[in-house]
Amino acid sequence: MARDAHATRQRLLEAATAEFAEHGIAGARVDRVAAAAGCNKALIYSYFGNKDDLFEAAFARTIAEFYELVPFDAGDLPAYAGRLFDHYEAHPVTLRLSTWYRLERGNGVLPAVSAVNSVRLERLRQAQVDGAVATHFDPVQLLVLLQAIPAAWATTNPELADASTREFRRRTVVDAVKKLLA
Amino acid sequence: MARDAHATRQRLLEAATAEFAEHGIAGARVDRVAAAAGCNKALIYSYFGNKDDLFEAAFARTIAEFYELVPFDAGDLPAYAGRLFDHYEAHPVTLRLSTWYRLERGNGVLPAVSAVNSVRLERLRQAQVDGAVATHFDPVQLLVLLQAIPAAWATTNPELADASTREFRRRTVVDAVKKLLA
DNA sequence: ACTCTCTAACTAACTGGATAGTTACATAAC
DNA sequence: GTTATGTAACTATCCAGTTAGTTAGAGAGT
Repeated sequence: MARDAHATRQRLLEAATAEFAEHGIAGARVDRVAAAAGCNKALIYSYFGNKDDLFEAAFARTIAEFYELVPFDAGDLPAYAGRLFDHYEAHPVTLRLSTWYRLERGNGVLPAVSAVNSVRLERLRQAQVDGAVATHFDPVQLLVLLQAIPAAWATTNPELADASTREFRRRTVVDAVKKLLA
Repeated sequence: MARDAHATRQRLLEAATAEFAEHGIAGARVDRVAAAAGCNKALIYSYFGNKDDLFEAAFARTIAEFYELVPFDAGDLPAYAGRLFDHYEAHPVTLRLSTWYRLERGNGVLPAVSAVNSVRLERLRQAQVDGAVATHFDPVQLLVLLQAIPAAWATTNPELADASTREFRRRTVVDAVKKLLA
């Protein structure tokens, strides 16, 4: 078989992302990760160090990708919420991984996330100063609600989501954010 | 030592609730549950069958308690949301256990939760018919949002919650629901 | 009140399998 | 020929679950 360390590492990272998203850290199996990547598990230890660091790498990559795919827009928060919803429906791995992280890693502050939050808070503040965003809610309040509302359907008992169309679910999110800003 | 099967079972259930809330199913250790309950782990298998059924029992008890402590009120949804928020802050175990459940048990529908949701949806429908609740949002949409918003602070990056007062966080939840119903 | 029997309640030690991580080697490719 | 890349087999430990007991205590009999 052709040898390509970089390609192998990518396949391992992708397999790990799926495995951790599905099973969490404690429930994931490094043998399964290696099997899904089509290589030996000794490579996991060679490239990543240990299971924990493999998880960190998978998580960091998912978060980085997420921020890239769903850029914030303080100028149109309902549209941003809609895109966030779209991303969560298309990529359940993102929300699942961050949920596992919060449960298994404890409530430690994530530097990468904090940095992004700081920037967003400043943008929201500026948008309110510019009159582009209603000032009923503080920027912190808005940011917290903007994160929770697009994830609402993914965190409810499934029969509520299953009984509705994608468009209905999306409209719920977008309209809720519009209402908050009315 | 005095022997009391019922008391032992309760202590095991309480210890299990804490252990599963903290570590989830895969990460929990039956040895730790027994140690916390002050008895031998063979009793776990005697009373509950296996680790999975122990989790089910701990979860069912937490959910039943939760519904009892935070009754739904279609007549005053902002107040209900505030109480839900209060419960989540006072009892992190509730949200943590249900989050572990959703991640580790997959998106199976929970009969106990579905039953409660059905009743609540009917109450919301009736409240809208009576004109007591605004009809901008469908009952399903309202229920989903009413579940997500009170949990918003518990699911965000911690520095946002840590930098705010409890009253500020509570007001965010109550005001957000008021806004949705405006 | 005491003794004895029986059993529900409980325990210490064990088992078999699973698992993260390692090692000693093989081999592709430069 | 050398080395980066990769593997099969191994190891030590962990863990859910079980087993073969022990014992607390209830109840009957005296």
